[in-house]
Amino acid sequence: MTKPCFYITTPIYYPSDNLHIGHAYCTTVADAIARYKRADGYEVMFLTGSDEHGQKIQRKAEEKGLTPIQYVDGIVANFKRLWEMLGISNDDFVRTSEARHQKVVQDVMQKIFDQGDIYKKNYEGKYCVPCESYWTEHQLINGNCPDCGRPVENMQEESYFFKLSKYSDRILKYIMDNPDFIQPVSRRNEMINFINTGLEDLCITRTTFDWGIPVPFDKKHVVYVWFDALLNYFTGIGYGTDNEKFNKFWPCDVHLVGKEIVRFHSIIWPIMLMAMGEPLPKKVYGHGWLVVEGDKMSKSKGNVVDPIGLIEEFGPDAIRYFLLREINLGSDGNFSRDALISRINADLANDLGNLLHRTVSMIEKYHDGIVHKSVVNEHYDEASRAMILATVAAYKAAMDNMEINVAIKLVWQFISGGNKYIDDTAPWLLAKDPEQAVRLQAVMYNLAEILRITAILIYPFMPHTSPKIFAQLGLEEPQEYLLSDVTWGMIPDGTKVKKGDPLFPRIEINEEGVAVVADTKKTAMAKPAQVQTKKAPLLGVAEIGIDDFTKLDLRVGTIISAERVPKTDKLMKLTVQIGNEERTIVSGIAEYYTETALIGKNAIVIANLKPVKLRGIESRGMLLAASDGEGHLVLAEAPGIVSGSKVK
RNA sequence: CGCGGGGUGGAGCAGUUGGUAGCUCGUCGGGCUCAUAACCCGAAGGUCGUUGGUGCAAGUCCAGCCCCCGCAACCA
Repeated sequence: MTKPCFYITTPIYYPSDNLHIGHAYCTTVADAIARYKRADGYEVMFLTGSDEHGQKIQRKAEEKGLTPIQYVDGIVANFKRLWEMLGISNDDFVRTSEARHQKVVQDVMQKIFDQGDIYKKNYEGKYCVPCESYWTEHQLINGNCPDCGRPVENMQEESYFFKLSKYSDRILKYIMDNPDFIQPVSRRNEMINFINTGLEDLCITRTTFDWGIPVPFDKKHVVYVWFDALLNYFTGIGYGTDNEKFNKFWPCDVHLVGKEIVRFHSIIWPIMLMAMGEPLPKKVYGHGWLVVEGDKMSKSKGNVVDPIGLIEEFGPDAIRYFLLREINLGSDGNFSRDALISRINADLANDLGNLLHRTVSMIEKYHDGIVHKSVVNEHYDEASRAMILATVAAYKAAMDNMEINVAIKLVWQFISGGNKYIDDTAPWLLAKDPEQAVRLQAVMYNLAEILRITAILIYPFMPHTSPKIFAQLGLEEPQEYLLSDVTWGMIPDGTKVKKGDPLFPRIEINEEGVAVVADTKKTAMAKPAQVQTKKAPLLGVAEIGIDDFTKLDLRVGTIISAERVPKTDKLMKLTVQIGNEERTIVSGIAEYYTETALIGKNAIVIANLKPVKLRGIESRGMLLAASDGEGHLVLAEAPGIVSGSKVK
C-alpha cells in the first residue's frame, strides 16, 4: 500500500542578514505540521531554502569585498545551523543559486515565453539614477525621488513583462470557488480586494545588475525576484528531472508564508502555474508576525530576537513549545521573555516534567522500577483509558485544521488528567494496603501509558523531548513516533523504568534579574555551584566581550548646526564637530528636540560606524540616545567634555 | 477620505453559523505528601472601547465615533 503524500513549504529566506525569531517561528510551524503528518502515516516532503539573488545581495557582497556567492555561502551556513539546532526536519533545502534551480527557472521562463505570456516592452518611467529605482508619478514627492529627494529623470529601459492581467478573472474565480485556498479569511478578503483594483503586468527581468539567473532568450537580462524565488517549490520536488517525484507531490498541500507575502503566493504564483498549465497549490496560509514585548521587531529598535541565543539558553524544545503554543497561527503574536519563562515553568516543568518524575519515582519506590501490566476496572482507571481515545481524536482534528495551539492545549489537558489521576487514586495510600497491590500496579501502568502517549503526541512540537520520556520509561526509542501507537496497553509487562534528570528544570529569576535554573531539593545538595544560564535579562541580546566593545570608537561630539530634514517626521541633519573634524550625521530625534535645543550640546557619537544614506544625506556616525518606556529619545550627553574625547 | 490589525476579569489571550462570557498566569482559601516550593479542589474578579440600530435574543450582525499598533515613508 502506498502512503498518501503531503507537501509543505516555508518561504525561502533572504540571506542579506541572519535570521530572527520570526523566521524560526514560521519554520517551526511548518516542521510541526510535517512531523505530525509523518506520524499520521503520510509520506511528507517538507521544503525550505534560501532566496539568494538580487541587487541587495550583490551590493552587500561588494561592501564586504566578496563575490555574491561567497557572501551568501556564509549566511546560508548559518541558516542551516539554526535549523539543525531547532530540530527542523526539512527533506531538502533549495538554494536559488544552485544549478538545478537555474535550470527550472530557465525552462519555465522559456516555456511561458514560447506560449506568449511574456513580452518585451520599453519600460518608461521616472527613474532616480543614484537609487536605481523607478517611481510612479504618484510616489514622487514634489516631482523628486521619494527615497533621496533628488530630481528624477525620464528613462526608458527594455524589460520583459509577465501577463498577469490576462489571468485576472481566472485567479479571482479560483479564489472564489475555493474558499479554503487562502487562509486565514482576513487575508483572502484582502487578496480579492487587491485583484478587484486591477492587476498590472509584472516586470520580471532586470539589466541593472547581474547577480541572478540569465534570461534564456535574452542574456542581457536576469530574472527578477519573484519569478525566480517562487519556482523553488518546483525545484525541490524535481520539476523537469524527476517526474515521478514531481507528480507525487504536486500540487502542494500547504505553502506556509508570512502575511506580507501572501499576495505573491496566492496571485502571482498561481498565475505562473496557470500559464504553465500546472495545477494550483491547495492552500496558502499566511501566518502572523511576532511582536517583541509588544513592539514590532526591527533592527533600528535593537529588539531583534536572535533565536540562536535563546536556544542556547533555554533549549530548542522550550522555544518550539512556546512559539507553537502561545501564538495563534494567522494572527500576530507577542514574544516576551517573561511569558516564555512562565510557560516553561508552568507547562513544561510543573505539568509535564513533574508528572514524569513523580511517576517514575513511584514506580521505583513501590515496584523496584518494574512496570506491571495489570488491569482493574474501577472508575478512575477506566476513565484514564477513555481519556486517551478522546484526546487523540480531538488532537487529530485540530492538527488537520492547522490549529496547532489547540492541539497542544488538548495534550496539556491530557497531561493534567494524568496529574489528577494520581490525586484521585492516591497511590501512596494504596501502597500501604497489601490488598490494593494489583490496583497500585494498574495505576502505575496507566500512568506510564499516559506518559508514553504524551511523548508521541508532543513529538511534532518537541522532538528532542519525546526520546527522553521514552528513555525514562525504559522503552526503546521507536524508529518513528506514530499516531497508530496511541492506543492503551503497548508497554510490555516487566519494563524497567530509568529515572533521569528532570526534563525541564524550573527557571527562576535571581536578584540580578538573571534567569537561573532553580534548585531542587536534591540538586541543591548535590550541586553547590548552581547551573547558571548566562544571559542578561534583555531579550535576545547576546553578551559581548570587552574586545567587541573596544571595536566601537565612541567620541564626544559637539553639535554645531542642526536642521530638520524636509518632509520627514523624525530626521534631523546635524553637523557635529569631533575633535577638529566636522561631519554630517542624520539622526531620528526630530520629534524630541528642536534645532536650537540641539545646537551646542555635547553628545556621544559612534564615530566609526559605517556611513549610510538617509533620505539621500550621507550620515557618518550615530548619536547615542536612551529610549524610555514610551519610546521617547533622550540624548546621551557629555556636558563640559572636550569635543573629540574618547568615551570608554 | 492612503492600506491593514486590534480594544474581552490584575496580565496575556480564546470566543465557530447571534442563544446565560471561557482558558492560562497571577491573587485568596483548602487538600495532599509520590513529585521539580511541584500536584489536586474551590473562590473572588468582566456594564466584552464607546454611542446608536436590527433581532425574542448582540462580545458576535449593521452604522457612526474614540483609542492603540503596524505598513506606506525616514529610525544605523
